[in-house]
Amino acid sequence: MAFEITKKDKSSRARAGILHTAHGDVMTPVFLPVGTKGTVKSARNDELKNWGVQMVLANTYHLWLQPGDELIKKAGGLHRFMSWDGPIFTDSGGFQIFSLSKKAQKRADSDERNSFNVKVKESGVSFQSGSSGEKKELTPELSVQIQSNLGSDVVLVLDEFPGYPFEYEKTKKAVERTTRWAKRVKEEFSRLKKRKQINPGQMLFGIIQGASFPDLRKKSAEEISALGFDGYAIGGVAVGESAEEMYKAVDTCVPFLEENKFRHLLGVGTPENIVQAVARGCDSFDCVIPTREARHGKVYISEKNGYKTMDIAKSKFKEDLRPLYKNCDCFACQNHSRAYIHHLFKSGEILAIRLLTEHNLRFYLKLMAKIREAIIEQKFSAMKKNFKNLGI
RNA sequence: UCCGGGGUAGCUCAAUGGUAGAGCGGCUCCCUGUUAAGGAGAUGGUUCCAGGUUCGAGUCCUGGCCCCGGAG
Repeated sequence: MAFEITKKDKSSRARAGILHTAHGDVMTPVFLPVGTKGTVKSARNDELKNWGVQMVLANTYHLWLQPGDELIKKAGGLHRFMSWDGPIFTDSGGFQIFSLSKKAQKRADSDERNSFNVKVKESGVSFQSGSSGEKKELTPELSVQIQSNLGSDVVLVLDEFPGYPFEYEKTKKAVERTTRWAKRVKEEFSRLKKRKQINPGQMLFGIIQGASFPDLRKKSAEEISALGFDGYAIGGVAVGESAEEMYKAVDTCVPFLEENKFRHLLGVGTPENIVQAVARGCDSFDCVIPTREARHGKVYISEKNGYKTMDIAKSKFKEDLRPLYKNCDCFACQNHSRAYIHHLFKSGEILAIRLLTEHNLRFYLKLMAKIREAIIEQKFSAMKKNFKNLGI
């Protein structure tokens, strides 16, 4: 069995487990740093390993366009290409096309060029590549083929995310299409399994859509789980809706997924989002927050009963010779002062980004370890109740 | 002393005689399946001083006061 649950929390749906992949075991709940283009920005793979990263997320869409999945296949797969021998989770690319088109749309107001011209059809998603202007279509089958070439350990089906604000009819159609696509993906995946593969141990995860509509979440969860996947990902969350709405979306689909299957919550989230989603039965998470915000100077600090953040760019840190956080084991906290990191950040020095990326990832990884430990020791209930964002 | 150049936002500088702006800094905020070492907003002025010309002066004129460069 690919996923093994080792301990269940008595007061919630939280569980601790182990995901067995072709590139090693992953202890859950787990956080996956986002390495869209085959790199967790600014971090080296040996560093990621040392910090305790178990699995990374890469993106089908980006790697398909550049440098191309054929090249990566030639290199022996993504693990070899990027020299990461741990598990890799690949997103299917559907969400990117949506989110890029949305950004392009925003930009189009002031600049007519750069429109992605995205069209979602039954066959797949067609769009114009931003830089080259070349017309492309990503189909459910192609997305799996690309992921097969990448050789990731977890393959995600191509789904349709209908956008925010949520509209019922639009969401319903997207849910239905996501199911139809999921069927096609399953067939293609089985077909590819019969061939020689970069990674014969690949697992395939279905995606649940349905926005904040309980009946659509239920429908999506039932339809997707009926198809039978190795695990499930919940998508279409944390896209603008309130946290409560997101928790409700998770609550309304998790009961319809098989209890013993792995559940990933796509794109989430803040530390408290993660604690709450674990309580609702999610096993893994991926989010750009710790890495992106590190590059923007936001530092996560662990506190009793939660956490707080600080903006290292603020001038109040100019002469602050204390470490970012005295109880942190990251390199920056062990070796440098806030004043020094503030100086590096304000000077535009690359090292600031590297240091803060490590710091924030250590914060997230330690949080996950704490969650797992709390579940195993049956102390998660208290953690879940008290954990909050204590501000700046 | 003389000859040039110059004094405008915290800093560096813009602004045909017609509503004084920008970049940076400072301040506040944002970032959730990364087009992001990114983005938004607010604040910030006795335009060196005193006169004058003009409907109107940062801008033109006169006189000061400072700064920079060159010459002696």
